[in-house]
Amino acid sequence: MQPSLDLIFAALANPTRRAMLDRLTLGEASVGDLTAPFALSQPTISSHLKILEAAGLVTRRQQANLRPVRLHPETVAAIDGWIGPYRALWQHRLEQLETCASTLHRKDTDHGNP
Amino acid sequence: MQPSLDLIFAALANPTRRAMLDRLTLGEASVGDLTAPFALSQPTISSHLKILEAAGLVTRRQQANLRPVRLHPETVAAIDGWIGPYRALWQHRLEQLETCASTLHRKDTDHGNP
DNA sequence: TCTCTATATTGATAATGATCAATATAGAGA
DNA sequence: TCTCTATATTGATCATTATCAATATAGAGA
Repeated sequence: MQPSLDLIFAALANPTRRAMLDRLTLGEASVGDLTAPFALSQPTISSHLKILEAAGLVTRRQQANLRPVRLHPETVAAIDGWIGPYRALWQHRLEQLETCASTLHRKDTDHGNP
Repeated sequence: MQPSLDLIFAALANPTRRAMLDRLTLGEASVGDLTAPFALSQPTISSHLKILEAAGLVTRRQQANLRPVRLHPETVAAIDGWIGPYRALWQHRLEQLETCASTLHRKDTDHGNP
């Protein structure tokens, strides 16, 4: 079952967490790997990971001492679903802009043809 | 200029605000219209509107006593942009699933042909 | 100008979030 | 079993959020 949009959007509202997800697009990473790039303590990163995991955005496994983290991109697909009805609206406006632009262009290039 | 993803995602993390946006897909609405469906006070809705406006998700105009609110769907397009790199990842997995399913199907239907 | 209606602002409260230092746990290997 | 390394948990602090009741503001019309 998919976590709620509440949890997903709240998780994504934090720039540290989005940067962590960016890093994970390169592949699995340990908690240490994820801590290194930030001026934040390890417990802080662990707490961000807990939030990302609760949102279903990452999964964790156990490998010796490590708890490698990997992206769970299917959850991002839930956002794509939510966006659906809005996409139609903004694309409609883009079409209007294009129509307007091409109309202007025609006015510019048609030099008084009947 | 586009508001930050921080503000956009934080605004979307609240179910009341998402419901308000849903309502606005039907068209412009006054603050009163937006208050009616919820068991929340008018000041609370005004405060949610301020957050949606700061995130660039809605715009407001003045019309007599009213402050009609309308959707600004172009901002949602910013999320679509953020999603980009993740979309490739989940679609890749969907393809793998399809390949797997069709392989299983072939095994099911090929009854010992050489 | 006075009043009505719609909306915004203020001030308070209770809940949540980000962060840290300190400490606990758990697996691997000596 | 002892120790090392990696990660988690705890407890505290400070900032932010959601919410309300009460009050302020601003436009329209009598």
